[in-house]
Amino acid sequence: MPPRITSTAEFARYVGLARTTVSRVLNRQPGLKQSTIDRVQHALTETSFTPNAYATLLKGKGTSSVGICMENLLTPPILLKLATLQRQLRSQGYTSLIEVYARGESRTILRHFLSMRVEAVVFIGHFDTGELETRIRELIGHKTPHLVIDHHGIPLANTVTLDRAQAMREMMNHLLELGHRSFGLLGIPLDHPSRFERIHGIRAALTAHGLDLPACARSFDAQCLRTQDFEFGHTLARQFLELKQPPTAYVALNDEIAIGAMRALQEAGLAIPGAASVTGFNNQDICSMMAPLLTTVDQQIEPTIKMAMQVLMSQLRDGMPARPILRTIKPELVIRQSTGRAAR
Amino acid sequence: MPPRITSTAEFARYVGLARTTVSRVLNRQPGLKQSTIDRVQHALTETSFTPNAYATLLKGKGTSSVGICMENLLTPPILLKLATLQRQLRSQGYTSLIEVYARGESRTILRHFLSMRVEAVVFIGHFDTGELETRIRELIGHKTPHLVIDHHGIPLANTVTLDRAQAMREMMNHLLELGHRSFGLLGIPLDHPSRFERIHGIRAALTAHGLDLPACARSFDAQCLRTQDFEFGHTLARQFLELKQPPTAYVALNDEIAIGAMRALQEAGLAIPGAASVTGFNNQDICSMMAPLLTTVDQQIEPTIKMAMQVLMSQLRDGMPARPILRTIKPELVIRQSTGRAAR
DNA sequence: CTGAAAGCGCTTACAG
DNA sequence: CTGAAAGCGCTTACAG
Repeated sequence: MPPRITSTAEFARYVGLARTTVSRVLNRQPGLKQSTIDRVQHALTETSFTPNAYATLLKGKGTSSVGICMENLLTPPILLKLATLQRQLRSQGYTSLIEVYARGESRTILRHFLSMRVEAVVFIGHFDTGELETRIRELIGHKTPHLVIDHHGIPLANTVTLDRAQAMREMMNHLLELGHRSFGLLGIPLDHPSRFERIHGIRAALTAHGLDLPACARSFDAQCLRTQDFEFGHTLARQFLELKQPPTAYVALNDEIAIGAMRALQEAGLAIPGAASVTGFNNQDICSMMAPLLTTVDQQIEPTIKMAMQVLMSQLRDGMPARPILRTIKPELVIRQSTGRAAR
Repeated sequence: MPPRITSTAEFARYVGLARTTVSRVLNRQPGLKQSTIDRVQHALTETSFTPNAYATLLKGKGTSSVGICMENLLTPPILLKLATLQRQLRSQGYTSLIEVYARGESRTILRHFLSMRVEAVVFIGHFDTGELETRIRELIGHKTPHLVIDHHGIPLANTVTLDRAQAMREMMNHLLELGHRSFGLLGIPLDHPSRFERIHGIRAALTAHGLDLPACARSFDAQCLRTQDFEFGHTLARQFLELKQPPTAYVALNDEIAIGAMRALQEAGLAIPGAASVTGFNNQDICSMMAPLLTTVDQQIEPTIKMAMQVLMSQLRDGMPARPILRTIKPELVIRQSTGRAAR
């Protein structure tokens, strides 16, 4: 077993070279004899010595690292974004620091990122708007580039997000064309700021058809606790079924809620889409395993992350933009079997 | 806007105190006037200055950080483990560095962790055994504590893992008691080392009933590519349906594969569990949204992570153990509706 | 409480 | 290629 070496000084002694020389080999500087390089490389694999990153980066110009703050609901699509982004950052020579957000902890997380002197901070998912906005202000004050993926509605934040209003508009148009006029919204409150975009799109479609949102759409969300999405969808749908005239179409915040609702409706003996239509959101793999196959909206994850990388890299290269960057991704409606002609 | 401060020297000048004094406040050392502390705290929030972690940790004794290497298949249970572990580590004052594994990259990842002078390394999930074993050897050589969660079968690795052999034994006993004698294994090859434990448990149950593994269980996995689990389960089940005498019970590697298989069977007009039984693994939320509800095995994530923390903390406190630590978590069979009496 | 000093492990001119 | 030196931003005795 070779000795355990913890500094370039020790390592240089071990190889029998000067500290300076070793450092030059490590940093691939030109003008070195091949034999010297080989000697160092050999000793490197022999001892598996790694230079202390804290010293290197303290001395160096930049840390080549990016902080990524994830929303705490770690769903498959959120994670796909994370994994894709981390891979692409790595390919550009950037390391990523990942932290999972918990309400009220964004300050701690941001301080950690800043103390690690990250060169940019990315937020992926949905957060408390007030908290996030404060963090963004701090980042701007620090002249540290940032990017928000998904969370929408912070004017001063650089944002890449799916056009959820457009998605809802298209979905509603689809349902309206099928003759639906009464809608149950699942997980989409009529007046909560975090769902403003969705409601905006829904309202736009209704208005274009000469319909009024409060008159034909209803939401029960305020009254029950969202812990687990499948269960949540199930509970909400049951509440709708207690109405004298339940809606003919159910529009869910995401696929999980839609699936829970489908189960509740089916348990109540309702055929889908014969007696009721149901729509999801995200186009997760599970959608094509349900009976009936779930109509949903595809999030376009690849284009989203591609755009995110562009926005990040441009900031890393040219510094912070003069005005906030806002990039919108076009959603894609995926019509399957869970939506059909309205029964009445 | 207060100035952007990047070092304690600047900051001390800004507050009008000595660098030493500031450092002492930052490190909560005793014997300081309350008024001094307040002055520093105030300036701290005003400027949102954070000391450079690279300098702090370079000087300090330890980095209080742990490297976590995740398997690349980011499923909900895997992520629940990650989020839980990160939260618990944070509560103990440890920061976590997270990297997502890709085949052949474990060396790069480990070197990154070591250069960051992490105090321990955790692997969560399943990896290439040879690669992982090499990494564990390196860690032992570096006297850096480690822990492997889930991946089983590396004798020298400290491991916390679900007893998958026991889980399969119980599942098979359940099916055998229901009269099943022919089994379709989905995603569990008969001879692949990574599935050794599962097969071991299956064989044990069969042997105890005087049955022979190759005679009554079959697997098609070698012949098709696993890209997406639902689809994979669907494809595998269809292959079984082409047999003259398809099995009466299907045992899947995980819930997704089981769900894909259920769909294929139902599409072929087979009632579950009337005509065929299906079992999953992991007890994900989706299991109780399927029709029929899926019989599966619960992974016991809470106890797993609790045990993992114990093993980690004991190493961090007392140094590396004399011999590898192996802790096994008892699985829990969750019998629902997808398993029933054998048709023939 | 202040100030000057040493040292953590690296990189980078600089003179030999 | 070597060696001595300065400096990155911190902490920590040490003397005032």
